[in-house]
Amino acid sequence: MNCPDPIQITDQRTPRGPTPKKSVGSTIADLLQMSGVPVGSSDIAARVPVSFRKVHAGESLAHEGAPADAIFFVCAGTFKVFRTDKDGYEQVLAFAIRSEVLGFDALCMATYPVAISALEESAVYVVPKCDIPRLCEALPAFGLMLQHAGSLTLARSRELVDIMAAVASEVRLARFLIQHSRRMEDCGQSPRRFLLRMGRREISSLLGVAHETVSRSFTTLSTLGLVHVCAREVEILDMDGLGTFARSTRRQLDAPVPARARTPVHRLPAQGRHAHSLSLAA
Amino acid sequence: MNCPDPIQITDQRTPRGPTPKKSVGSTIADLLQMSGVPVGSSDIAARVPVSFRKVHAGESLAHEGAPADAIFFVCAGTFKVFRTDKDGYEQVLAFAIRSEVLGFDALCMATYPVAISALEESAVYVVPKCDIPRLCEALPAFGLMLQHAGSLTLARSRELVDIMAAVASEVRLARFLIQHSRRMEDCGQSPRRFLLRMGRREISSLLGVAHETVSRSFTTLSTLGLVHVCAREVEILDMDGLGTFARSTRRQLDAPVPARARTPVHRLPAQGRHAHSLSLAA
DNA sequence: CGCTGTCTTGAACTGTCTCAACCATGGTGG
DNA sequence: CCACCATGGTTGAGACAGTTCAAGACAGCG
Repeated sequence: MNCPDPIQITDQRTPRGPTPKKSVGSTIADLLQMSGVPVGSSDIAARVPVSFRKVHAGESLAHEGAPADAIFFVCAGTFKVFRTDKDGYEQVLAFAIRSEVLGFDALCMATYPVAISALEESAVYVVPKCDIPRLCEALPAFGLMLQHAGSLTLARSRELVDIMAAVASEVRLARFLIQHSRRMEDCGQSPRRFLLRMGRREISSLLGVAHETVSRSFTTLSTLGLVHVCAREVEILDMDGLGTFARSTRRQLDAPVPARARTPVHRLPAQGRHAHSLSLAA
Repeated sequence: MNCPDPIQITDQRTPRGPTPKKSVGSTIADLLQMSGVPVGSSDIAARVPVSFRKVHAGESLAHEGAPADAIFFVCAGTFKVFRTDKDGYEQVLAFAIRSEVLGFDALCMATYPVAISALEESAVYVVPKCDIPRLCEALPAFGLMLQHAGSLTLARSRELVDIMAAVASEVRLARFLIQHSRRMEDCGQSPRRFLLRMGRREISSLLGVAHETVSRSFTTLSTLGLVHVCAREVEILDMDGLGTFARSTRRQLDAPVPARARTPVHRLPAQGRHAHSLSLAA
């Protein structure tokens, strides 16, 4: 799995909406636009300021159990949402990229139930919790956008359950890659080639397997010719094949199986498609 | 595990708020009150009607992929939220009881991403999606309540990830029981004794293990004297012990372990507390 | 340079899945 | 009334996949 010739990830299209580079001048209108809500332009939204904050790689936005005074909207970069056990094990719950809301689950409690930290140089819009009622009243579009963002986060959280529901570790990884691919596409970046901002360990935590298993699963997917992996750079070679592979489910288990029609396959025989890609990397 | 003398589950305290028994006359005020939002009484909320719907055991509230035209608030009963794979495997994503919102994840899309069905005789408030913008504008408290409910659902979805993150199946079951206990308590029912409305198969799906494993895990927890189980009736005998057990994590894996201080324990020796309870049931 | 952290690979162990019985229950209908 | 079936739960036994432990490659960095 060593790659003498790293992939060049250059075809990143420009994300929709402007990405403010300055700490001042951001308004709710910017936030609404980023979130994809068709805000009736020339609104008062353009006159309500929102604080904008840069977050350095490794820096924390929220600590588990700390008083929750604000929610955030990712403007740029990547964040990791996680919980830490008493024994120090770090359970990753989600990765968040542009336009996602962070801290939505803290709206119903006084403290953050999760920790949030940046995986790279990032930036967020900050909305103090105490401002939310006023904002919702003054700008109905904001309230609806917040609902939409929270709804999306919930839907994605359930996709994570889909990942962890898979038995085979390679299937989990395949599902993760497909979801990640889709989200990259939603952000205007290439769905086929991207750079993972998180390490194997963090992926393994999200997937619910040991980090060594993630390594091996990457190797397997690569051997099957579905992806090309080089450290944290990923290229999906066969999107359809990866999708089919990701759809392998837990052996029907006890699903209402009509007759003796049980397939004795446990893990897909991988229907031997072009099984190179290792030849590329070795 | 056969129980000749079933537990009597009788100490169910009355849930807070009224439980309308009629299909007419429900208002947003009822809904707000159920959700625990301190609605400024004598509001217009008391004059805005909400439709109330009874759902029979086994009946579906929403089908996966069907047009999403409404969200629901559980008034009484228990619901199952799940997804069905192409191959018929049913992945349970959540169980919902009184005051929880259903369909929140459909706010950001046109169709329900999940199916919802009742596990027993139940009832819900129905809020058409198209009414939401108007309701939010006319009744800011409604919008805030919806945010709160969505936030809670997200937080609970993340608790499910905590469950599935546990390696040992008994730990998963213990975590499930503790969460269920807490939710029962929030509903004004006993946190120590309750009747599971779902079958072993549905629990196994939520936990991400085989249903036989759930059976064995129940037996284990029972043998440890932590719980008393009789079919679907559960009594938690040692809440602290169950909590400690549930906190057993995946072997620190690769957590920053300072020195050679690794504990060679994999699954808790269960610090042998009163290990009867099987004697009670046999 | 050694050090540290990330990633990979190998080999042994073990917990869960899988398959297969078995029991209890409840409904059905002869 | 009882045979019959379907459903849900429990238990046993073997096989396999993932964890665990161990070691090595590699890159970044003070």
